[in-house]
Amino acid sequence: MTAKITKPASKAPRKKAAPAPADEDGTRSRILNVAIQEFSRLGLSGARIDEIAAETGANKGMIYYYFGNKEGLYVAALEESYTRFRQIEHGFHLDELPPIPALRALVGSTFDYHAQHPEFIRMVMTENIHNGEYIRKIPTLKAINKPAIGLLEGLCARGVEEGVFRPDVDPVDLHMSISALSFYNVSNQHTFSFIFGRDLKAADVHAKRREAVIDMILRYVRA
Amino acid sequence: MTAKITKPASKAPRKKAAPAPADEDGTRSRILNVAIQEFSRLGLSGARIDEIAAETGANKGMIYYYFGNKEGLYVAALEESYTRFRQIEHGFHLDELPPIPALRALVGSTFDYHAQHPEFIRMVMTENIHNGEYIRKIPTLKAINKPAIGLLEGLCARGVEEGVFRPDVDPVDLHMSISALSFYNVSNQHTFSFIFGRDLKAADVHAKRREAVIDMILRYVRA
Amino acid sequence: MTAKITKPASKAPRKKAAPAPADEDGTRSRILNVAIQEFSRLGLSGARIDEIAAETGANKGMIYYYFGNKEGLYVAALEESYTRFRQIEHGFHLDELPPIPALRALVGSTFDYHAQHPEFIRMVMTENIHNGEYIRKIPTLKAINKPAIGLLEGLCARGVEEGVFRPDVDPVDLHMSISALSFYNVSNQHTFSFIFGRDLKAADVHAKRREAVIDMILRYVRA
Amino acid sequence: MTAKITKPASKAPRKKAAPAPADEDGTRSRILNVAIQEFSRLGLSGARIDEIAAETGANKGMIYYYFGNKEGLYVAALEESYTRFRQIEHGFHLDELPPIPALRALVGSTFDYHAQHPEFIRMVMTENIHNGEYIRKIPTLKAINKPAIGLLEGLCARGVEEGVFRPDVDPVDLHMSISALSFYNVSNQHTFSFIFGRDLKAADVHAKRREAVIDMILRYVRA
DNA sequence: GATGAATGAGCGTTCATTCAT
DNA sequence: AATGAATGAACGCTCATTCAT
Repeated sequence: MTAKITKPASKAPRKKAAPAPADEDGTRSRILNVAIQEFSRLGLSGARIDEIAAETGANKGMIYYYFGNKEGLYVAALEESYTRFRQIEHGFHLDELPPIPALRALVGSTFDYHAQHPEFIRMVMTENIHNGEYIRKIPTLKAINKPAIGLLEGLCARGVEEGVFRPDVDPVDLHMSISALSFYNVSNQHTFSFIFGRDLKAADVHAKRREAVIDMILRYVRA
Repeated sequence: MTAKITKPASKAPRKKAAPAPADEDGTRSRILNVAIQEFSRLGLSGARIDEIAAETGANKGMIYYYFGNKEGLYVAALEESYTRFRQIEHGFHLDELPPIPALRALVGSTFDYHAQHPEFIRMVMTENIHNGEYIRKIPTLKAINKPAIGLLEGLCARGVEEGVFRPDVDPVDLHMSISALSFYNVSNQHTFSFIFGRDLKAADVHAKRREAVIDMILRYVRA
Repeated sequence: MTAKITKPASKAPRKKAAPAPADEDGTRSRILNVAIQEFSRLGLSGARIDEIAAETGANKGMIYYYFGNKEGLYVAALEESYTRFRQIEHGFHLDELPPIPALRALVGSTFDYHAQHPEFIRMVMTENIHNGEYIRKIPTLKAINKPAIGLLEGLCARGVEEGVFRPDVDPVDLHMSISALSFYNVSNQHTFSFIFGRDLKAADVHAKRREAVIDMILRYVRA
Repeated sequence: MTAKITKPASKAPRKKAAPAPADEDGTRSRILNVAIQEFSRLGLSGARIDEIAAETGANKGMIYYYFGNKEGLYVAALEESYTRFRQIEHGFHLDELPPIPALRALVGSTFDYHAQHPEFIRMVMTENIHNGEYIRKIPTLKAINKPAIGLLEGLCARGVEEGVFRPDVDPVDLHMSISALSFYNVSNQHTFSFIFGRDLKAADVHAKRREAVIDMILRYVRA
């Protein structure tokens, strides 16, 4: 995975990640969906090109045709995972709510997305195991994630203005705390559940944890 | 042909799993130390038996002699990582401090251990990628981790008694929050640092984050 | 770690197990022929995948591509050996001869085939060393061998009818005797030749033995 | 197994195969007994030194101490198997019987010994798979087996003299036929039983086959 | 005699990748 | 676009053998 991969060059189509729904059930799309499942399930070195091809119902050659090599496919899967993740924010209309309910909604939604998309969490875990080596190759990634901070900045400013938030809360730091509490619940669920005998997926445990996380964030920012 | 799939069982020495410091530079110990580095660096499927043997300065066969197979070595490395981790608590003397400083110390120490032992964080990440499949094979693990909760329970009770803590904080939930905030800082540092352009390892960033985490936990439990 | 022990299943081509002579010099065919030589020469555990691939002039991976694993290749080689063996009977036209010359011809031909195909004898020896474990996985094998008994049944019936054979000879038992006497001559030639100082491959010894076997069978069935 | 084994030299004890019952439960004896089981069960390349040592309850080193190497142990096991086999003849008192009952007894006993000692048959099969390469290293082997022919020679002579046997039967040839019919029944039982659906170990099948073999030999020699 | 640890060569198998069609 | 066949490097693991004690 390191020295083995001579730059692919990917002489092929790479239609800019072709996000158009037109290709929705095209071979490329199907490969990408299966790849997300497999990479998130087994990691970069654990996933198998053969397996991905087989589950896609396509030939192995197609993967190389569209993505150059295993690394190229992984990078595409990683980018797609982040793209889908950040699209939740498009659904927010925080401006229509007062700061506290708005923050409550944002934390809750973030927590829920994590819970509902373990494959995203696992992609991020895998990428961190690889020291973020591949995410650096995705130039769009920073842009994709920036709005998240913007949203929080606006919200914090409004909260401070209205006197309900502390003035000394760093939005990036706040974002990190929300992420950490939402992420850990999924990322570490297997070890935590086993060690402490508390099934994090159980409905009541999950609901209580969700409230605790929201509560913790709110107590942290409150004036 | 058939006998090949017999469970490893590691008929060899396994001198009580915890090789006393006397054995510190024995072959088994050296293998285990290298294994922790390699598994944490590359994951279960990414690590190479050959590489571990070479770095140990031992013969490949020794790994099988002492640990049965790659999985056996991984499990041993995982167990050892947890054992070392939980030994920090032996250094705590929380009873000698009032609840708030005690909690502050505990959170700070936890945060620091995580920051100073990325190989432990990475072992846990890897294990969660594998759905906690291997941790379940370590019967001692629950016992190793139980004291952490006991400590927090005592502390919470004392804090409530003294009127400085809220009475409705669940110690396991609190433990989880402390862990999450400490863990994420290391586990997700590569993606986070890249995406938000904030180097989590930089001294000032790290110090500020440490304070923020302590602050968040304290605000959460305060009466 | 887990997926490793999935049954081979040989998801590959297996073009009806019996590669038509058209495929005679295809890679699969060449592998199979070399495999018969190697397994018969060295047994299942003694034969080497590397060696078979090298002698085939093919890549080792091709063996796994076509046959799944070493065992799959061995089973295919065993089946092919039996198939070739039983085809000798297609050349018999026993009905055109009176019972005694017909039986004489059949015994002689059987004896000769064994003598001329030591690789078949050795495959069968190897399989018996393995307690017939693999032959049971070849569903066609019984069908392949059944005609041999049919032939003898017909011959015996005719011989009894014509009054030249005893009526109480069991065809399966007779088949077994013919096989035993033909088989042993090849299977045990090395130990027998050494111990009793009689080279079973020497032309005169061989011819005399051939006659003795035919004679013994004829004396056994004669009325 | 071929080039790998540089002449052992076996600087150790090798007390002339130490057949003395005094050593009966000594380490060497136990190793040898286990070796016969393992080599006959799995062949030369299939048997494992580790396994033999483990089942013996001894250390692997002991095998090398007493037998030099794997090949030396195999040769010793082979020799011991033949020695035990030929001792049945010591129990015969054929002179006390008329030729026909005597031959009947001899064939029956031979058939029975084979049936009761499959480990011997399997050792001989294994040795023939190896082209008798190792038996040649046992100088005593010819002497061990010679009496078998002497016995038959005497019996044939007596039978001819008394006018009950044909005069043109070659004793070695006769010995071979008796061996072949007795050997095949055990050596090929797995393939034969499977292919023809007749369990050769079933009591009635076995008894009938025993009679058929005796009958066949008698019809062959009868005047 | 006996043991546990160690070695090195090699074995069966996997897998990312390529290529002719 | 798509396929089946082919390749080569490497990987996890085994095993006969040796050696210090």
